[in-house]
Amino acid sequence: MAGTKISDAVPTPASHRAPPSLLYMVKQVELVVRSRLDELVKPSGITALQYTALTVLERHDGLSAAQLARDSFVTAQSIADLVRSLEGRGLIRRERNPRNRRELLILLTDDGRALLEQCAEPVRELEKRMMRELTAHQTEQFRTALSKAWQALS
Amino acid sequence: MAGTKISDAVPTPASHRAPPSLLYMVKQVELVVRSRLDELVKPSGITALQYTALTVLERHDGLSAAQLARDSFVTAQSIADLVRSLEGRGLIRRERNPRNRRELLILLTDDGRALLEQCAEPVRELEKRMMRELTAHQTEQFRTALSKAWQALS
DNA sequence: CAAATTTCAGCTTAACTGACATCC
DNA sequence: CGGATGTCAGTTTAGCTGAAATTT
Repeated sequence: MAGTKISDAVPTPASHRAPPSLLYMVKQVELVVRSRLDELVKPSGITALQYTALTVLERHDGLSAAQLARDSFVTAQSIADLVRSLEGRGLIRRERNPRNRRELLILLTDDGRALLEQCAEPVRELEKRMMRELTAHQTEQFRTALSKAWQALS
Repeated sequence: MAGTKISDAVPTPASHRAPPSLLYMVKQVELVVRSRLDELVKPSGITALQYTALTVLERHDGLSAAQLARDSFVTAQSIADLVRSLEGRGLIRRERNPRNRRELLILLTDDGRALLEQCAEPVRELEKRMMRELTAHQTEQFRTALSKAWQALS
């Protein structure tokens, strides 16, 4: 399944109903983020998923597909499709790890970096929009909370 | 695709790399939440997606499939499969809206309520575990931030 | 007739499992 | 040989579009 969720109206501010759980609210936010991100990167000819993979490589250039898969709760086969697609578009290239003849390291190409550059500003604006009702301090606390939540469940 | 994501190590506390974006972190947290929730509800014979749909009905009993779909960023056809599956398991039933002969209202059955009851405590514990590094106050701020983020992008 | 709801049929995507070759 | 990596082939799931029947 592709992460679709059954949504709510606005989280029932003054109702007698139980509020939606935090687990549910995380899902809702992720759903709308992916939707907006998809619209945003579509002009570049890629999906939100592919864009996300590129941003991971931006931070960790030279990963192997197996490493990428392990860190993603995904099988190597699933990653392989995505990697092949990005390679076909010339956004990444792969080359043998000079230390052995087994691993294929995944590297961003200049085109890949250019695409990231092109998307960077709109993505920053999307993030800014998401946090527009929060102060800078509250935004940092939100980041901390996400980080701790992720660690607690990983 | 079903919302799979390319993950990171712990958000690079003292590195020279740019930190992962908030958009990305939301995705990561949702991914691990779904994974844990799936393990948790699997003994009951349902998926995390089906469980989530049941909790929506718990708060909004008597929705039509079309309403459910609209609130979920999903087409009526997609919801139909899920609804049929839950009906086949006897967790929900459908009946005509007495006010017209067109809508089929979706209602929880006693079995459906029993299943929700059975899952409620483990789910609460999962949520508690997710927030274990945060104070009650910080948890409430996290909830507020999620709510505002959702509204800002919807 | 137009709009809303439901349903049927087929398609696509992105995950999966299993099998296999290669390399260290 | 055992463990890790990468790839090929087929399957499954969960979305989608299109089309049609029914009701308001």
